Amino acid sequence: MAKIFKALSNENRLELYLKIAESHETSFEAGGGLCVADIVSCLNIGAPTVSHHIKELVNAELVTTEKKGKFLICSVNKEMVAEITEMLALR
Amino acid sequence: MAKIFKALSNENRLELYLKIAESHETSFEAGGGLCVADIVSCLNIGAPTVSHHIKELVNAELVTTEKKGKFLICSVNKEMVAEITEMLALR
DNA sequence: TTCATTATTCGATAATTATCAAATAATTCT
DNA sequence: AGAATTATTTGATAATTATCGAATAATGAA
Repeated sequence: MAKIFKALSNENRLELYLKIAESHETSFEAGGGLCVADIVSCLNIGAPTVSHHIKELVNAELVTTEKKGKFLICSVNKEMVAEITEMLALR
Repeated sequence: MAKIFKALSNENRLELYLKIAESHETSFEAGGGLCVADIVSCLNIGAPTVSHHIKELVNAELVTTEKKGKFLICSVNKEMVAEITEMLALR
């Protein structure tokens, strides 16, 4: 369980998560989700690092990915978010 | 904001937080809250480390402390928990 | 097949941090 | 005041990890 918080404990990774979550809200008609290059261009870190961070978010089951041609599309796993909020409040 | 998740990203520190939260539920008549020695005795780490972890939780504003004689009483900051769940869900 | 684009793996490094043992501080009890 | 209990500070170490550049892989386009 701590793994999930660890995934959000790095500033860049948290921002990365929020970008993905945000893209879900806005571009819903497009299926939602961002590709790696989109994230690289709006954060201040290189592609290898972004790739690594995405893997951590996926490993924590906070994010799911899907390969669409050349692109890797990232989306949030809403069920996991629900679980976190429940455990935090000890419900 | 990442600081808060970082505070919960360590297994022992998360367990520590949960113990404190739990004590709020159970021993409410006693004012709720645990002292350092209580935590030391139920986790597998030494007092200096517990002391350090508590400071991190306080620094993240997840926990508040109050000196009662020799004892330091720890309690959860429920407002902060509410904030976290809101931001996670992007509300 | 060759080129261009997108993403990942690898190896290395600097920074962070979890933890401990020993020493110190703060408080209460006798 | 002196002993006992509770907690914190300090200094050190081992482990983790965020990040980068270079190389590699995978895919689509020409």
